[in-house]
Amino acid sequence: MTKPNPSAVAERLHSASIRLLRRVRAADVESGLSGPKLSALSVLTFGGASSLSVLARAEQVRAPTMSKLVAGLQADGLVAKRADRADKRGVRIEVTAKGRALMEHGRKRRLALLRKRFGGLTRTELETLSSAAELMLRVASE
Amino acid sequence: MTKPNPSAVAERLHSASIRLLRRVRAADVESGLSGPKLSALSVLTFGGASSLSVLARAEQVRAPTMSKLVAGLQADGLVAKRADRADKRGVRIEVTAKGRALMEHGRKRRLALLRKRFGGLTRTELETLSSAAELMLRVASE
DNA sequence: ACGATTTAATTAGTTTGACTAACTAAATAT
DNA sequence: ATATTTAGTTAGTCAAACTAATTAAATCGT
Repeated sequence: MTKPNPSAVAERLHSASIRLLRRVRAADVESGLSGPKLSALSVLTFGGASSLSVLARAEQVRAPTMSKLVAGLQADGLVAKRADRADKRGVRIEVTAKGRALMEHGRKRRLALLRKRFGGLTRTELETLSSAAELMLRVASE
Repeated sequence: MTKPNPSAVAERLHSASIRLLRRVRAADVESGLSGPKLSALSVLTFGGASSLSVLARAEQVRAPTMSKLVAGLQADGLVAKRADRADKRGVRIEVTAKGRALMEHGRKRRLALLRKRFGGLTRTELETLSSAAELMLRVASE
């Protein structure tokens, strides 16, 4: 194998990431939720209850944007807002049982789809992808 | 290394892809173009002139969406539309010199940023990422 | 050869999600 | 006590996605 050029690898990986995500997105469409809403719900489900501002930061959007997203999720009965007892300005956003059920159901659907796409890979290939994922996370978080 | 679970790898890679793309997106903001416009311009620059419908399909959006994006690019003088001589319904969308210059300039900027992020990786790590990119493209295109 | 269907692109109108600016209310700092 | 900062919402704008409908040209089937 010739010595890889960092820029070339980066560009190729960039392109590959875009295409892979596009594919997987199709599975999430069935949930009936948009990407941003699903992502916020996911953070709340797996990261636990949170204030609006913390959630906005986690999702890299501004507070008003998250406020609207949460309002939509609340209207669907997927999250609930409670007053923060310690800070009366704050709200505590938590996933409802319905929201949790939707996430779990969606996760199963997505996994089934991913298993189909990734299931045909060899053990070595999976190991390569696994290592790559860790590297990507490291590079992205620097 | 333990035998990787396809679903777990897929999920991890999914998450890593999202974060990596988020990082890189920052570099493109400087171009003054939005993601979708930049992406369309990129396809035209590197893939050559194209009809609107082909371009729409390549970018996985509907024709009206692409029509608007191209109109925006045209207003900025980055692409030009010519009549298709063979099919009078069709248009041929091609990049202008100005569009090409913008892409080249943007590419240099992005590469400089990516070099900083990927430059610190070892040869082995780069090879892992390179192989992963190919696998991801294969999985995504199935 | 002609009417019907399909295809290419645009226009109109809606929805969603992003933003900033401006506001209220509460907490904190001077 | 007043000023400033922080948390969240509301109002208003914008870009980008969609569907439905329109126009024009190409192609298909009698």
